[in-house]
Amino acid sequence: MFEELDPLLHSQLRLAVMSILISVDEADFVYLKEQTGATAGNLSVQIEKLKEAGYIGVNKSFRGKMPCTVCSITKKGISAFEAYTRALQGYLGKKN
Amino acid sequence: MFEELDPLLHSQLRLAVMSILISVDEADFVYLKEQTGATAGNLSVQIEKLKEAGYIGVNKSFRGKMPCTVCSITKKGISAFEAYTRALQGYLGKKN
DNA sequence: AATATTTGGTTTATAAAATAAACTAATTTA
DNA sequence: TAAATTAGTTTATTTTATAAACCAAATATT
Repeated sequence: MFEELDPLLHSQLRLAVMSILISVDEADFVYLKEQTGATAGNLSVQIEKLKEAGYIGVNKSFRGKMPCTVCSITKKGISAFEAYTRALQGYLGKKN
Repeated sequence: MFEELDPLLHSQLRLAVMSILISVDEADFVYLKEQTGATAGNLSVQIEKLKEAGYIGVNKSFRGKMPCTVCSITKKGISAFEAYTRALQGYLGKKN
C-alpha cells in the first residue's frame, strides 16, 4: 500500500534539483543555487549524491577562467523521478 | 518557487501515518503498524513526534487488560497535511 | 505450576542524513 | 595591494530515522 520512497529523492533539496533538471536541458551550479535557495556547500554535497546514483550527469569545466559545473538529468534519473512521484501518490491520494 | 516542506511530514513513516489518519476516524497502534509495515519502536517514536506537533491526538487506554493506543488526526494535522501536499506539487508538476 | 511465547508497547543506541561552517583558489574591485 | 566576490569543495555538527534492546502483562506450552 505504501511503496518505499526512494531516499535519494525524498530529500527537499535533491528533489528540488531533480525537479529543475527534469524541466530543463541543463543547469549550472549557480542557477541551481539561486533557484533552490540552498547554500553552496549543501548543494555541492547533494549534487554529488545524485551524480553517484547516476540520476544526473555533471560536467565540470571553465567558463573563461571561472569554474563552471553543469548538471543534466539522465534517463535513470527521469525514471527514478517518475517512480518517486508515482509512489508519492499512494501517500497523498487517500482522501477522496 | 520551492516552498519549504514541513519536515515533520516529509518523513516516509510519519507521512504514511498521517495518510491513514486523514482517511479514517481513528486507528490504533497495531493497525498503523500493520498498514505501514513499520517496527513498533519506530512507529512509537514517530507517533510521539506527530502528537508533540499537535498533528494527531493519542489516547492510551486498555482494551480488556492489554494496552491500546488510539490515534486520530487533529484540525491542525489536516491543515498541515494539506499544506504539505500543496507544497509538494511545486516539486512534482514541472514537466508539463 | 512453572516456563516459554506473544502482544503491545517504550527507551535507548546507532547509523545515516541534512546542513552549515570553514576553507580554497582564482578574480574583480576599491 | 588589500579587500571582497565568485564558484565551488571539504569537513564538522546537528538532526533524523531506524532498529535493537528492553518491559510488563497475557496467553499458551510442557
